Amino acid sequence: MSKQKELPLLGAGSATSSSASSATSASSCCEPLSAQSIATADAIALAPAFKALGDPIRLQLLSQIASNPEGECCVCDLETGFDVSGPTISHHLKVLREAGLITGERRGTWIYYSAVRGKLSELAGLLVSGDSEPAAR
Amino acid sequence: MSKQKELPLLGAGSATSSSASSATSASSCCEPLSAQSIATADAIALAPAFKALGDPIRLQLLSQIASNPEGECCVCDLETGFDVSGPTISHHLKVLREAGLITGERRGTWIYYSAVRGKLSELAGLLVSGDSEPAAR
DNA sequence: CGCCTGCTTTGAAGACTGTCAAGATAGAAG
DNA sequence: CTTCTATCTTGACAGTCTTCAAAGCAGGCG
Repeated sequence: MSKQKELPLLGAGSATSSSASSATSASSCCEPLSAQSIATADAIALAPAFKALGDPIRLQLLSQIASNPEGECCVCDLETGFDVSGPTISHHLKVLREAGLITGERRGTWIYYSAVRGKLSELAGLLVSGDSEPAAR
Repeated sequence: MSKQKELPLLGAGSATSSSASSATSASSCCEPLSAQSIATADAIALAPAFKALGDPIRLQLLSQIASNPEGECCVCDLETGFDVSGPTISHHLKVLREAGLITGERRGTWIYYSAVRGKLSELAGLLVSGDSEPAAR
């Protein structure tokens, strides 16, 4: 699953060096980009992970799971400290799970969740991959 | 605006050392967390930025803006290459702008957008701040 | 076996988001 | 001043998301 593929998406000008400009009869304004720096398929694949992070409750859930010194946390502990009901927490955990950000493991009565560090690193790398060019005025 | 505040949110166990556990009469399962590792207010403040990234079109827009060697890009160039109409692009740019991820500057007829690297770095740092503990099995 | 606790699934109501058509605004050109 | 291009705003509709109540499944305990 964890493909660990390198994503030269946001920043590094790894312009795919296609036949530049070609038939762009546009008058002017700025240089026509050689191509989209991030493929549509990649964007569709990555957006759900960011969307999963786009909810305050999920952000806190993930934070709480990832910051647990034991590296994992059971649901009964997560439910305390939020103003929403149990099923809502369960729903948010499911969203995080389907986004590949956490994994759950049943151990007896309780289910323990742990963060997928690789996925988080992948997303983080996507955001700063373009930071290697501080010349941005 | 770029507050550049340090966010010990996801990983480092900078538990706010509140009066631990106190009245948690819970039987057991896992250690009661000392406190939420990320404050509710911070989660509410940061979630919109991630939510803004949670759309494939916005992800591509930001990618295209950030990967432009000139560091900026005008709208007329962004509209080519997407299957949505002009107003929709404008709407997504507005969302990115209100999330603090890009800034727009009018220069004559055209408006040039550029990415806010500091904001992207802040979000990225939030995701990997807990990675400093590779002991996660 | 029967009961109890922990967690998830289902179903429904309300709020929010993405999209486009139509109209409006800002600046340049003649 | 008039006109044209480039971009944004408004209004409306369809689809999705968040949330909770109620019911269901899984595993431990007496």
